[in-house]
Amino acid sequence: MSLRHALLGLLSERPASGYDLLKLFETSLANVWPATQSQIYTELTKLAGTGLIAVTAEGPRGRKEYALTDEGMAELRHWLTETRPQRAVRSDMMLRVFFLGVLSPEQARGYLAELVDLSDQACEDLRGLMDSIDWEDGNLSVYGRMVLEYGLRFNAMRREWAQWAADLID
Amino acid sequence: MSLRHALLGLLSERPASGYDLLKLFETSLANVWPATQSQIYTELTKLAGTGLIAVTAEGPRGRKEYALTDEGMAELRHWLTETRPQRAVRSDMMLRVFFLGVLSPEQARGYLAELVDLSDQACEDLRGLMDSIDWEDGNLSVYGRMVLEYGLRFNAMRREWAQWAADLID
DNA sequence: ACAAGCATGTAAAGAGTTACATGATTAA
DNA sequence: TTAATCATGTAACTCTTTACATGCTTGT
Repeated sequence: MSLRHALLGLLSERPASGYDLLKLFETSLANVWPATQSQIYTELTKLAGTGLIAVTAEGPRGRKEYALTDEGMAELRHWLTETRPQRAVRSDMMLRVFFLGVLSPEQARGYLAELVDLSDQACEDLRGLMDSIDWEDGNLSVYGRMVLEYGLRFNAMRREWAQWAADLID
Repeated sequence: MSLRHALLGLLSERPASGYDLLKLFETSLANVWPATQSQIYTELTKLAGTGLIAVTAEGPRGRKEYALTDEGMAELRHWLTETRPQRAVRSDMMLRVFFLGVLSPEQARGYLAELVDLSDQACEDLRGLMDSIDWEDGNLSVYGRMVLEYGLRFNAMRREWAQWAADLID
């Protein structure tokens, strides 16, 4: 259950409201663990119910600011150190490649060319993100940059692969 | 809904039973779109209900062999050509990197070192898979190889990245 | 005779998506 | 005043996981 831990992780940096967290998911976490508004608010309520986070302030428009509790921090550390990461990754994009044989070679090449463009676009978006973020703070700054670098390398790799694969069809 | 299309895709190669498809998911598709036994049997029943596949033979032990219908093939082609692939990918592994700041530098380095090993292991597994598969047939042979090559490149990339990131902590 | 593997199915719970629903505050 | 943004919550549905449940066939 990674969403729970993503929220705990973000709150380990600083207290935040559901809305703040939603914005963080839309930017930094979107490429790693997307979540919807509905999901975030529901999970925050559960998390507060089990005492892993707590409401520390209320603002205008019913804004509720949550902060990590000691139990929440313990759970975050437990997740990071005592549980193995899931290796399973689903990729709709790659699943499609498996079945390109039902299309004409031209169509298959077209799909792979699309993946080249898509990867270029993703790289560009990540570079834009890199410039737009203010990297003032400590932890998320260092490790957030690492994840961004991963995204760039990943997309570069996929681009090269898709190019290679498209050329292979000829 | 990619599971549906993964099943249609596999059946486009040749007729198969739920059990056959389960084995295919455990090997070739495991790294791209994992699915459980329960999910596969349930989806096959639904797919047969809507006429995208049909039972073409029955064997011992209640074995039911399914084959793609014309409507099924049309749906598969429609999915491949008329719908955009989902760019969203969830990675528990990378999510954790975001929050390594709550651990000590030694622990963080340890996690990244683990990712190096994990990527090496995955590469080795893929190479084993490559050797174990009999690449006799047409479509899945060509495109299956492509996906395998992607897996190798992906793990090599991740290995290099994790090594770089671990070194960065010092 | 027995184990391994073949073969299917369902129930319950958890996770994720889409849509609906509401209302306050701020800046132009 | 009005549009944009801030802000939260719930309902319904779909997808995924885990567990339960059953029984046949083949090879040793």
